[in-house]
Amino acid sequence: MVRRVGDVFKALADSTRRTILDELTDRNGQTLFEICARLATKHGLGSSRQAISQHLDVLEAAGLVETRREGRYKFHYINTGPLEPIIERWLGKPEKDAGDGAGTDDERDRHEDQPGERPR
Amino acid sequence: MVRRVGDVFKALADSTRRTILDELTDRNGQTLFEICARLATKHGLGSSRQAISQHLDVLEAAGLVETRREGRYKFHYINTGPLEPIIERWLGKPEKDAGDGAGTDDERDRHEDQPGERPR
DNA sequence: ACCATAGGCAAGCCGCTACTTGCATGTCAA
DNA sequence: TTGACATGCAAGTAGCGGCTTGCCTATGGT
Repeated sequence: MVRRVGDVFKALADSTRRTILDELTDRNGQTLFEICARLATKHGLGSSRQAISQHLDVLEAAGLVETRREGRYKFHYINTGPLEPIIERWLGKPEKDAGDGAGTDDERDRHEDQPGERPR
Repeated sequence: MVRRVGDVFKALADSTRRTILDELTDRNGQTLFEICARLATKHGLGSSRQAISQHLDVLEAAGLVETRREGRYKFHYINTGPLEPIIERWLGKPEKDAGDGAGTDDERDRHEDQPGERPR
C-alpha cells in the first residue's frame, strides 16, 4: 500500500468519517460495535455496521486510524500523523504575489487520481 | 451562503483543486486563463477552461479563494483562513484513552451532508 | 458441541460530482 | 461598431463513492 497524499483528503471529505475521528479523539481504542453505538446515541447517526466498517477501512488506508486485534475484538486508534503536513502545504510559505515565474517544480500530489498520465 | 465546515474538506478532496491552491500559493492573484495555462504547462493537466472555472467556484464557495473583478479580468486570491481550525479539531485536545463516557456534546459538523436527520 | 458475538467479503443500487459541449454575456481595442 | 478576448451559464454524460443486502469466518462462553 502506497499511502498517497490524496487519500487523507478523500478520507476527511466525509462527515461521518470526521465524526468517527471525533469519537476516537474522545475515547481512543474503540471497537467497531462501540463506535456504531456511540455514533447512534451521541451523534444521532443511523449508519449501519457495514457502513461504519467501510468508513474505518478508508480511514485506515489513509493512515488516520490504526488497528490492533485482540481475540475477536479489533480496537481502533486515531493517528493524527498524516494531518500535520497537509496544512502547512499552503500555510508554510509566505504569500508572495506574482513574484517569480519558474516554480521549484517539487512534486506534492503526483495527481494520484488523474486517469491518463500517458507515459507514452 | 452559510459556508459549512464540510465544504472546505470537500473542496480539498480533489487533486486538481489542491494543485490550483498550490499555483495560487506560488503566484497569487491569477486570472482564470493564467491558471489554465500554468496548470497545463507546469503540472501537465489537460483540464478545460470550464472545468477549472467550476473548480474555482467550489474553492470560492468554501472560502479558500477570494476574487476581485477588474474590467474583464477576474483575479483569484488564496485565503488560508478556513484551513487553520480544521486540523486543530483533532490535534488540539490531548489523547485520553477511554477516560470518561459522557461527552461534551458540542456540535462541530452538524452533519451537513446527512440525508435524513428525520425530524420525525 | 452449540450458540451468540465481533467482524469480514462481495455484489448491487443510487446519488453526487467532475467533465464536456454549446451558447451567451461583458469588456476592451481598432 | 466590429471583432477578439475573458468569462459565465446550463444541460447532458460517465464514473466514483457511500450505503445496503446477504452471506461467510472466527472467537469465546456455556
